[in-house]
Amino acid sequence: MTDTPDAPATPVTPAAANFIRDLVKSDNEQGTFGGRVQTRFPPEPNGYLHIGHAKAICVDFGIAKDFGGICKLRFDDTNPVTEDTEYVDAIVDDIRWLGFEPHGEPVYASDYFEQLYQWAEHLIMHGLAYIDDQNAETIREQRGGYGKPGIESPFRTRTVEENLALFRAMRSGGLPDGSHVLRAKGDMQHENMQLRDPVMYRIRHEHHHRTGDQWCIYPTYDWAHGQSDAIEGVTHSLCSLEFDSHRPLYDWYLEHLPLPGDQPRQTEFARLELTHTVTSKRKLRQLIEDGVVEGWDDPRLPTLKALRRRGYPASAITDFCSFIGVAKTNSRHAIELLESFIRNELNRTAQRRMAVLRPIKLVITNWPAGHVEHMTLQNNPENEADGTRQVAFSGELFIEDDDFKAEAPPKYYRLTPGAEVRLRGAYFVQCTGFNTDDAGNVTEVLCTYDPATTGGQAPDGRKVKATIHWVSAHEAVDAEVRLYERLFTAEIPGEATGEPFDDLNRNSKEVVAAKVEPALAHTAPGEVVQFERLGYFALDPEGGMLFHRTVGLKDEWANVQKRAK
RNA sequence: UCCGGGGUCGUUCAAUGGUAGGACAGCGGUUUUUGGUGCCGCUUAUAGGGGUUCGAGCCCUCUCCCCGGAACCA
Repeated sequence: MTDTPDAPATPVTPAAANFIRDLVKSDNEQGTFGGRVQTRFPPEPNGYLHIGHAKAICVDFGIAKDFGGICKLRFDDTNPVTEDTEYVDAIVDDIRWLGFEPHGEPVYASDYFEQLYQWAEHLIMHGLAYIDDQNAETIREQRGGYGKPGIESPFRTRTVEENLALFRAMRSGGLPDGSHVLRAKGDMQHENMQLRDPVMYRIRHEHHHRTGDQWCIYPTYDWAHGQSDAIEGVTHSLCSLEFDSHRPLYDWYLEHLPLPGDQPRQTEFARLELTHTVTSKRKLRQLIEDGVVEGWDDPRLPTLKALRRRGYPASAITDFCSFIGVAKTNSRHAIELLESFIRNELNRTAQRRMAVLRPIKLVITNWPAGHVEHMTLQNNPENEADGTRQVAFSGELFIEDDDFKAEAPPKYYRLTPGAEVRLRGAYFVQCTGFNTDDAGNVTEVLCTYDPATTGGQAPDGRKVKATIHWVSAHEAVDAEVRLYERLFTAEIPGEATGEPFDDLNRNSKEVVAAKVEPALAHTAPGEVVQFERLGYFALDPEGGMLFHRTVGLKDEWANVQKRAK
């Protein structure tokens, strides 16, 4: 084998070592779970998934896959007031889009409400849980604080019989919201606040999106999570760092229950955060409610729906996630790094097209009147197999407003009176002048073309410093193009004032009426193409000649201008 | 204040007692019918002190700094 033109452009990188993989590996070597690996992805169905979830998904599904295990999708639906089936469907859809297939049907914490209830009675009967009649405020005050002792509830010493009767009364519905809770009997002096008699059940006369009105008591996260893991046979329960102080409680519950199998173990890792954006559900919702963005799929948002609409390839997102790895250090990755993965993927795959975003007329004065030629352009120089296409060319074109200057700044390579440039794939043209309106704005750029340079090649070997894109005025198609900038100007929104919205970029979206080459009318909904010299653009899933800028190309000219200042 | 988790180039991830390396960003060059892509090169880091060791980013110890934790949220 000498030449390998078909070698994969992205080498298959072996799964990077990380502390979780090491842990699972050592568990397997020691036979901890009999060599079994089972994880789960446990979102609460109360909002849409975002880029942060993408990392969790890659970790949860990825670890299972790497070790030949399974990963289920489990909805953590223990709080009926915030949850809705609308989100369930959206979450399933987003996970599939990312390229992961949950093992079996999705499962729900609410599937286990009965078992959870029985286990709660088990704890009560072993004197490990009690009903507290105090209100939330009193319980909070009695919990104490960091370095401050807690106070035991006066109801802590109730008899098993009394607790059981009360708990059953809670379930049967006769007691009002907030009147009683079931608490685990922990240690009110524990230095870890989670162990100071945590609440297991609260009364909520609310309709649940799956169990309806069957229940009026609902388990808390801590009481539901580890138990759900155990019921499903999860071995490695991976979650984010903020739950590390819950781990002793996770273990405590499990140790005091007659589990059907091995006791699962929780391991925490750092969640993904990105610069120039926010991921908190509250903030995202506020952006929508305040009308800053137009919905959960507004391409400026970090939700998976938005990223998809914007044209981010799922594979680029998962590549990014596996590249950044898994660690316990809190960190915030530069959005530029994600964008480099997007560009890298799209550079290989996106078809090249010509589109003029801010059109200005270019007239070729020596072009035969009415003559139209069809030039052959390459669809993707990175991939010969993508072939070529024909693009109509004539004496009246649109070029980018930016590509002409009546007076050229230093290092400006494009059109300016006297200068010669190449029209991509067509001819060399030389600027002979321009027309203006009464206000002095340039209305038309005038050029002559060199008939010998057909296809953009000069037989005499002369060079031009620039090649610019164009569309033929008569054949051009109209399109709406939406250009996006960062939603927040600051790397860490709110770092200066504590309020992220103080750093909002009010000009994060610009809508432009573009002239594009006819081939673009055949773009598939959702397809991403490269507008040559401009960037990558995704046709809206609804079609309609609406393009979203996925990400721009690197722009050395912009850097030159920036440095000149 | 108490408990827990962290601290490696500007950013981020790696180095698992043995040459501190990659990516992004930046800078310079080169190729180019995209000021894109590719290629070559450059700059820059183990928070601080003490200790163990032939040898420490890694182990011990003290100090400093950052993050998380006191919902009937998850």
